[in-house]
Amino acid sequence: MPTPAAAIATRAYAPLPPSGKWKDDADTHRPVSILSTLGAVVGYDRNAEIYGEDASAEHVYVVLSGAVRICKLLGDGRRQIEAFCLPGDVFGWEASGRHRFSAESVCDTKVVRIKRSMLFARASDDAELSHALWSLTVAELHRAQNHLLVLGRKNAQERVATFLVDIAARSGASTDEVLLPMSRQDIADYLGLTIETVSRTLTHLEERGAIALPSSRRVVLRDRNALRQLNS
Amino acid sequence: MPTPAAAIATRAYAPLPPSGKWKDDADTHRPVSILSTLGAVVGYDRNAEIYGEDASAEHVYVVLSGAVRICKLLGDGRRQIEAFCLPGDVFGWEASGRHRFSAESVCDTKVVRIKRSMLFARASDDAELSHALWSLTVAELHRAQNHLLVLGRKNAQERVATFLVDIAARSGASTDEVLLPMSRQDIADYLGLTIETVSRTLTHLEERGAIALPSSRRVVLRDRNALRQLNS
DNA sequence: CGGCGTTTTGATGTATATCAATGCCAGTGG
DNA sequence: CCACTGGCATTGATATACATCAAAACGCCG
Repeated sequence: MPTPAAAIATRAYAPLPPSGKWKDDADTHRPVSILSTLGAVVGYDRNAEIYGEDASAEHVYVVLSGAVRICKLLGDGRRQIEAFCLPGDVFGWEASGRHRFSAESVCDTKVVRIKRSMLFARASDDAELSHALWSLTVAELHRAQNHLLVLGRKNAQERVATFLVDIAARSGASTDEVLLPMSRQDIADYLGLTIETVSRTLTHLEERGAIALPSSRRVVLRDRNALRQLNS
Repeated sequence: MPTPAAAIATRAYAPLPPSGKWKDDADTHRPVSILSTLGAVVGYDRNAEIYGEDASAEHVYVVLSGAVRICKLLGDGRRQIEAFCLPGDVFGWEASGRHRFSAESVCDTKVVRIKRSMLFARASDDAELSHALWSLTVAELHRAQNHLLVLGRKNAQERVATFLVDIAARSGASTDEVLLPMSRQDIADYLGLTIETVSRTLTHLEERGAIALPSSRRVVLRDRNALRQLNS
C-alpha cells in the first residue's frame, strides 16, 4: 500500500517551476464574504507553496479563484492531501501558532490573506464574526469527517465517484462537465490510492458509461445515479 | 476491501443489551472545565446510543468518564468510527441542526450534556467562551486531519501503532500499560481494517517485542521507539 | 518535428480481506 | 464446583483489490 523509499526523488512534490493555467472565477459564492473584506488579495502561480508544514501561522486564507491543496508528507515521501480548497473555501486555521500542513496552489490561484491577530481581535467584540469563524471551522471538520469515511471504508470506484460528485457540486458547475484543476497524482494522494488506480478507475467508470472523458482534465458526469449509488 | 451485503446481520452494531463494565475517572483533565459547569451529568450503559445519525442536534457533550465512539454507517453495513472520545473530549458539534454521525457509549460512560441554544446564547456575549468553543472545534479538526493521514497512507502496522500511542497519550496513563475500552471490531472500524487484521497485527507487534498483551484489553507499550518509528 | 511531463495500459506481486475454525473467558445454572 | 453457553479474539487457508514495476501513448510547448 505505501509508496516506499525514494519516492520523493521520482514524484515531484516540491513546488515546481510555475507554468500557469486555469480560469479565474473571481467571486466568492459563500458566506465568507465577511472575511473577504478583511485582507489583501495575493496571487500564486501553479504549484507555489503558500505556507509549509510547521511554518508559523500568521494568516488565514480565503480562496478567490483557482485551487489549493492542503497536504502532509510522511518521512518516506508518502503524501496525503487533506483537502482541496476551491473558491469560497477558507484554510489555514490552527489552534497552535504553527501550521500543521502545507498549502500549495494547484493552479494559478488568487486568495485573500487575512492576518490572524487582526481577525481574532475583531472577533472578540463581534459576535457575528466570531460565530462565522466557528461555523466555517465546523464546516471544515465535517468535510474532513466525510473524507474519513471515504478513506476508511470505500473502495477505489466509490472513492473516485465520490470525489467527482463532490468536486462537481462544489465547483458549482451548472452543466455536467467538470474541469479538474488537479493532476492524477493529486487525486491519488487525496483519495489514498495510486495514480495508476485512479486512472484505471476513471477509464472503468467511462466503460460503464457513468462518465465521459473528453480530455484528461475534463470529466462529464453521464449517469449521476450510478455515481450517486457508489456514494453510499 | 468492503464488507458486503449481509454484514449488518452478522455484526451487531446496533446498541446491544448493556452489561456495564469500565472504570470511572470522574474528573476532566483539559481546558473544557468552562463547559463542564454548564450542563447536567448523564450516565450511559455500555453500547448505549447517545444520539443517532440525523437526530436533531440539541446538545453538546463533554466526556467525564468512559469512552464514546462517533460513527457512521454505509448502506451495506460498513462502519467507520470517526473518533473515540475519552474523558475531557467534547463531541456533538454540528453546523446544521442535525447530527451527521451517531454517538454510542463504548463502555459505562458519564457525560455532561449541555444545551446548544444556551451555549450559543452565552457565547454571543462572552468572548472567552466563544474562543473556547472555536479552539475545541479546531482541536477536533486537527484530530480528524491526523486520522486522514493514517487512513490514507499508512499500512496496518503503522495504523495500529499510531492508535496505541495515541490512546496511551490521551488516556494520560503514567505507566506503559494501556487499558483499551473498545473491542477489536471498534478498533478495526476506527482504523479502516478488519478485526482479523487488527488481531494479527497486534500479535505481530507482540512478537516483534514492541508491545505485550497480558490480556486482550490490556496492552503494554514495551518499545516506544519502535512504535514511534511506525508513526512517521 | 522532437522532447518532456503526464496519463494510460499491461503484467505481476502483495497486503489485507474474506471465509472458516478454534480458542478463551466470564457469566449462568445445574 | 463444574459443565454449558455466548461473546470476543485468535489463528489458518485462500482470494482479491490495489500496489508496484515497466512500457507505451498522449498532449503541449518550444
